[in-house]
Amino acid sequence: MDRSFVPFGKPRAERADAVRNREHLLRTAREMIAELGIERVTMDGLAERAGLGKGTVFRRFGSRAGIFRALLDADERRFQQHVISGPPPLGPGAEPVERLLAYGRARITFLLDHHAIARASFERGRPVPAGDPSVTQLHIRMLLRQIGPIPSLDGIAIQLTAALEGPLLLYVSRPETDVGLAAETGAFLGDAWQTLIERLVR
Amino acid sequence: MDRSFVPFGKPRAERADAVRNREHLLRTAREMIAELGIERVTMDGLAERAGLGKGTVFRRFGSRAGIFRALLDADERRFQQHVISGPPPLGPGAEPVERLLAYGRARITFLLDHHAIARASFERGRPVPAGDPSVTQLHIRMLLRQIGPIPSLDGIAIQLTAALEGPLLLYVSRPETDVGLAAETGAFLGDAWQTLIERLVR
DNA sequence: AGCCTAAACGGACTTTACCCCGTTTCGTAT
DNA sequence: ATACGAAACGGGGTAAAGTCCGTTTAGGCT
Repeated sequence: MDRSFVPFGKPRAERADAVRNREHLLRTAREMIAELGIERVTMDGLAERAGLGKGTVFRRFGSRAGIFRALLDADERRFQQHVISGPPPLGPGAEPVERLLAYGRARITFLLDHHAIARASFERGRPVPAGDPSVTQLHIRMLLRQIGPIPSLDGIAIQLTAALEGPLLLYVSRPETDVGLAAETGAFLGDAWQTLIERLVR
Repeated sequence: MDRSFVPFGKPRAERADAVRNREHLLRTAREMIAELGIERVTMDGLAERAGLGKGTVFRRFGSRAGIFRALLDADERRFQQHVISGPPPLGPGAEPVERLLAYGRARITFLLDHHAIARASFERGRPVPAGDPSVTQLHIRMLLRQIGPIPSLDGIAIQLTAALEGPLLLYVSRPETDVGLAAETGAFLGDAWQTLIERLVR
């Protein structure tokens, strides 16, 4: 197999031991979060429990936040699958407004379910988890545009992203894993989102 | 003077040396920020340069973020004065919608001017700078209510707060102090805010 | 003036994220 | 199979936040 067929193929595939260790570390991290709570997951502790060196942990994930980002990533990808190719109204097929409403509620639920880990994936200095234009921002932007012309589309998309994700990432503190409270908060913010969007597009 | 006249007077006034040290530390912190950039202001460095013990620094401010919060506080108070008793449309006297628009633009400008320090006043674990319901949130809530009845008032207030402050606190990364770029970003987000509010209340 | 106590102080200590670099291993080309 | 270079590994080292507790001091009381 000639590698040169791949136009800009990554310089090299990831080594087998690297893959194995990454997965082992993620599995171990999940265990530790479940047992100790996210605050008490330390890099040393993780390395020791995984039977690996500290250097390896950092090489794999770059930073503490990097681990939680990686952990979120799997669920995040699944979430996006529902948005991209799941059933309406979250997936394609419904009216854009309906999709926007559904997206908001689904996203709020997602963030509530991943509250601790999403917050832990913050990184001092970086804008916020992933890259600049988050998937949420892009999706909101696309739906807004489908709904109709609007001034300041890009700015609005940024602000709606913040309106949707910001509360759970920074304003609403939810120390405990209280299922009832979570449902309540989700409904509370979901209703507000619906009002916001309905008024925005009417 | 009998202290018992004061109903719930604080148990005791702050000691003179404490006041002196607090102010000295804030002054020193400002110098260090100007000289080194906020990232390179460390607690050890600050204590040493101020000629005080590290314990004193922590006693005064609680945490690294606490220093930046204290630093912001002075400017924040001045900002609030303009909102509470300054000339319209930011201050009272204008229509609520006008005030909301003016508040957004003013707040964006304020946050751009204090971008680095506002971000540094984050604290892992705490909701966000000050207490739970920020002044911004309360003000937005009040104006919305004056504009007219709206469902999910409290939730909307939270989300609009995030829409306003979130981008500058976490989504928009602005590494450099480029005046031109700042003005541009401010206008960009200000216009979006205006669109958002106008559509929300029409 | 002298006493007394709460508050403030200082700096050594602990914890934790993150860096560095010599050593080991993987995977490929011969 | 062997050799070799790149990648991965390990764990000691560093820096910085935050804690602890013995010592000092401000300032009210007698």
